[in-house]
Amino acid sequence: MEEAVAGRATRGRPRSERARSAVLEAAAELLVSGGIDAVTMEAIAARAQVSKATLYKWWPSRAHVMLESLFSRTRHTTEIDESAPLEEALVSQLSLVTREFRETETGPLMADLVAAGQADPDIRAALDEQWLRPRRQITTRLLRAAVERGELDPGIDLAAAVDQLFAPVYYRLLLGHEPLHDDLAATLTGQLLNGLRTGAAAPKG
Amino acid sequence: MEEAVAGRATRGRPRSERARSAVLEAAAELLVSGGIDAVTMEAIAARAQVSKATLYKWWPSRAHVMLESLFSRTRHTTEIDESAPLEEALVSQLSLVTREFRETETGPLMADLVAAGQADPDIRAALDEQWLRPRRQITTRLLRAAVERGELDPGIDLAAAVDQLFAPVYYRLLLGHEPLHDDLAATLTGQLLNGLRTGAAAPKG
Amino acid sequence: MEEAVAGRATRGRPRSERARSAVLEAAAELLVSGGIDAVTMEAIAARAQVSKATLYKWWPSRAHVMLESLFSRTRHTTEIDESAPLEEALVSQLSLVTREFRETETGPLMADLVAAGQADPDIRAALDEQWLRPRRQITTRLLRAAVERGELDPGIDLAAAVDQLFAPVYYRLLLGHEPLHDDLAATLTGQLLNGLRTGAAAPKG
Amino acid sequence: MEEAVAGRATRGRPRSERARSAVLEAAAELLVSGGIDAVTMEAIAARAQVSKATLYKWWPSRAHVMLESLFSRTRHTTEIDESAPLEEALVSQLSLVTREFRETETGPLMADLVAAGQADPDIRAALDEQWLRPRRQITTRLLRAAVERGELDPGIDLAAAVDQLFAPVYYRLLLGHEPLHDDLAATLTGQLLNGLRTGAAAPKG
DNA sequence: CTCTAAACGAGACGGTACGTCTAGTCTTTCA
DNA sequence: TGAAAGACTAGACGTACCGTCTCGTTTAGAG
Repeated sequence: MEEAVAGRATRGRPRSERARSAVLEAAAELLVSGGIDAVTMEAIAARAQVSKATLYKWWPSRAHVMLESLFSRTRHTTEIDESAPLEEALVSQLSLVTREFRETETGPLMADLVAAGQADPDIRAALDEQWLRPRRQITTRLLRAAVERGELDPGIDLAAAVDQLFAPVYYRLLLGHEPLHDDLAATLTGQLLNGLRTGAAAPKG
Repeated sequence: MEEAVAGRATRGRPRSERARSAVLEAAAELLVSGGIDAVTMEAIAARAQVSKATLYKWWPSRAHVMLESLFSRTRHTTEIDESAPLEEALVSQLSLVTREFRETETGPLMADLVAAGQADPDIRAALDEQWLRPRRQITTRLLRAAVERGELDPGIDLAAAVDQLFAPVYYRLLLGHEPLHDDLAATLTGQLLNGLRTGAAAPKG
Repeated sequence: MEEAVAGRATRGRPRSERARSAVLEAAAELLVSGGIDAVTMEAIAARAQVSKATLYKWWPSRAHVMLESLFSRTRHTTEIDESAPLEEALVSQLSLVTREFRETETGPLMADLVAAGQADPDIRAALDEQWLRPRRQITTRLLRAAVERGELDPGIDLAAAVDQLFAPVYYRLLLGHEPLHDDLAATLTGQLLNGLRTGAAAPKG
Repeated sequence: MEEAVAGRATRGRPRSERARSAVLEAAAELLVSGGIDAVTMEAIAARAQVSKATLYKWWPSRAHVMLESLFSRTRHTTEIDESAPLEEALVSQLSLVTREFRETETGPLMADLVAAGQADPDIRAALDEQWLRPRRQITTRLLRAAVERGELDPGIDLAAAVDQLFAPVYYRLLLGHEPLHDDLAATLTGQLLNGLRTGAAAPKG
């Protein structure tokens, strides 16, 4: 028996890779050029030379297309050095996200997806599972290790701590009342680790 | 001429108060009963017995109706005792918002408005100016006074600190990965004031 | 009280006559230029500069548009001189229809409407009531008067007789196996009145 | 090469008889159960367990499938006794068709095929050649023989006469303004042969 | 006590995207 | 190499809501 490969053995015509990637590209281009409202199923289909039927067959909604478009473009913001000192690791992780949001179209895309998630639980779930949770898990792991090393207070609420690091970034992304400037990652990390009280901070050293 | 009151002196029929309040009520009812997607201009007009023309005359968009509906219902979450001790004041302020979001329709409404703000800068601005900024200003004032009293480190970034208190609440409201439980306000405040490091926390006294 | 007129008293914006006539014209033009398959609701809307919503509001289907288009164009084929001698009146009536079908777009339009009627009972009913029945009634009246004058056998089946005059015209229109030539009206009338048998015919004078 | 059998000698897999008959059956069943609109290529393929490609390979359109379905079921309406007396033979021929239309699904099927013929010349041609013409030819032959025997006036228009016998049946089938009742065949034949005029009819003996 | 003008309800309008459907074609694997 | 499976492009379907536009009808203050 020669055919050793995983064996797919599906019968009919296989899914067109051309269609898939053309759709994701079209969605990204439309987003960049015309904003979220320009990303209609109609427009995606027209630009990608794909029929609406095919679109709806593989993606249940506009937002799902954008989700996949997002994930297919940005993977690297999870790649940090977890063996670095705690504060350094946290700052590095936060910096990656902050810069990605500020300097690429990932920022507006993410904002729009969070918005879409309010009306569509599927979007919200996908966003959480495929984007937020992996990042939160890394941070939780970092903090828990520090607790075990005796660096952090064992009584802390890890979930709340993680949110105090990440939430401000998304909050500013969505509301825009303050910019996502370069020092933000370090400031958030420093203030949370050391607290705001006078003297409490023996910052870095 | 008796009419000495300030200006106006418009001739025609005055704006109908009935229409105004009927619209705001209709919007709120629709939101509660059918979610954000049920709040269409068409539906508001039908339910409020108001013509679409009137609707568009006074509110430029669906989201503006919801904004006014929001503001006309919740004012009291800014009313805290600023003379209380710092931690107590902060916890009290955060608790008010958290409870309001968790227990009334203000939560979903706010989430939808933040979402709407992604596509409409007017919404975003109104949300910031009429809701977020007043609350941030109170918190900033509290923190600045504590700095001046010598309780807090003068080097802290006030804007970032405020976000580390409030952002997690909105973040959880929008993403739903963790609940808005009762202890959240105290946890966020305690962890930020005292920091996470071992020993640093001699929380309160 | 001056206002004595019937009073329309409709409240909202009145129906646009422009839209109505543009639709009927567009439908006719599309039919002529591209055949029945070109007459889609989509194309009518586009050509008439009318929204699809308006189209569907006033006409439940494509075929109803064509029906009204037909009726708004041809009324005169019922105008014959009923006081003429029987054979002359019948030939004249049949000739009008035959020529109308052969020389104008009413022929193909009628054929398509009969076809549409197979799938849509509304079409079939409208076609019968508004087109066929009025014409059949005239013919029935002519024949009945002739019976009463003693010209025709009182035992004849009027409905069948009418069909033996008209049906061949529609039959040829739909099947096309024989042309709708000029003599057809006279031939059908003569053969039916006089019969096919030898000698029976003392055909005319 | 052993395969010596007569002819064929085509290479590859032979056409599947299973597919052919399953398609024709499926088409008939769909027509009966859901009317003409239920007979889509899609539905036929699904019901017959046949791929659409195969369907299109052997039948160029939906209507061709229905045509073949029609012809594969009804052949016997041409089998009459041409040696019978003229009126008897004509009535017998008309009766066969009338009953077939009234009592089986051939009626609606024929109506739909005539309808389909308006949009598809192939259908119209097939319908004429394979169904209508054979029947018209028999009638024409009967009438011509009667002319030669001196029973009928030699001046008659045979084509028109045939239409005056058959057209009313199809006309009623398509328009439905009058039923295809049992006496129709006799009435149509009698009225045409004897004419409508008083006294002319000394019908039969 | 009129006149006038703005705001009102009703509702039709052109436009656009929606999500579904069927038509035909194309590309695989199976027999 | 034909057939079954099924993915593909194309485009019409009928619906919903958008924001605008007439209408005829109130409802006040100005004259």
